[in-house]
Amino acid sequence: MLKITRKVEYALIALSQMQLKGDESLTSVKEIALQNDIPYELLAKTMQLLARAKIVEAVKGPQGGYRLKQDPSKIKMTSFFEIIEGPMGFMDCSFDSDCEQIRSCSIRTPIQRINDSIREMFNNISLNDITRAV
Amino acid sequence: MLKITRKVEYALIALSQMQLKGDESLTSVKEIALQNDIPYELLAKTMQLLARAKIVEAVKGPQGGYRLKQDPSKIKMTSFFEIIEGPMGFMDCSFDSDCEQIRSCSIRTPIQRINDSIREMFNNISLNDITRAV
DNA sequence: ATAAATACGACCTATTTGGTCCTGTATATT
DNA sequence: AATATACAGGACCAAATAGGTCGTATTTAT
Repeated sequence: MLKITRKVEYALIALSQMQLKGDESLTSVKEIALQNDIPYELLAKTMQLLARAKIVEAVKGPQGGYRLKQDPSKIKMTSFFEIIEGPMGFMDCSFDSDCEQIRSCSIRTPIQRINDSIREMFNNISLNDITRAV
Repeated sequence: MLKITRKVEYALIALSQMQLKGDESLTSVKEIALQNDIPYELLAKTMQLLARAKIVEAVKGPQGGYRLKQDPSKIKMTSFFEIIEGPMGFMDCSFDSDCEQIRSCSIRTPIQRINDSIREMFNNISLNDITRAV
């Protein structure tokens, strides 16, 4: 529990490298995958998610690659996680319609407290806070 | 990702009910399992973890059960999670000895930042903050 | 034309989580 | 003493999630 997934990890690696290279230059998946010894295909898919979400911009063809499209300091980590992993939430109470009444009553509040805390925290951390160079 | 597990959930349910019943009275696993429609065996194991960690105290035999042994407001959520789930951490960098040098260099810092943030947060939340009645 | 790059769905494998079963031990009650 | 009840805990299975691979299409610089 409370672990980030590989996809998130790989995305953070990619983005921090892209930030180092500057806004205009293009970085290919191959380049990042080789340099960091991470599976090409998986990183490729992850980058595609970021492209769909307009976090990065894709340029096809030889010499192509990705470049940053949004300012990482304006992207909340909650959004970032959700782009990659889908809707997050400590618990799926709301979708869990076969949940017994008595049970939801006694736990929704405590769970919701954890949920709220963690969401609030990641709402206040930007992608740049994580990927910026030290 | 970032979800609490069932075991943690069940433990929170159990503890909040025990808090409601007061410090001296005993609560059996059967009672909690039935009332909340959660699997008896799994809850039983989870309670055993809490008992080993001296969070609760077990009384065997008929009319037996568990009672709180420590003040929930003195138990950090980080400890609580670790009692139930084992050592937590957003990433197992340190154990991952076959990790490539170049890779660990470029990401250890960002990942560590997330790790630190979440740990710090749950260090500042007590079990009681979660399980106390509203 | 060709090669290099992204786009993306289908699919398989490994790991983690959730849950069950069985046996043992302690103890209150009769 | 016998019995029923409750915790203790290992072994094991099932379901869900995460991690990774493959194949094919599309775009575009050279």
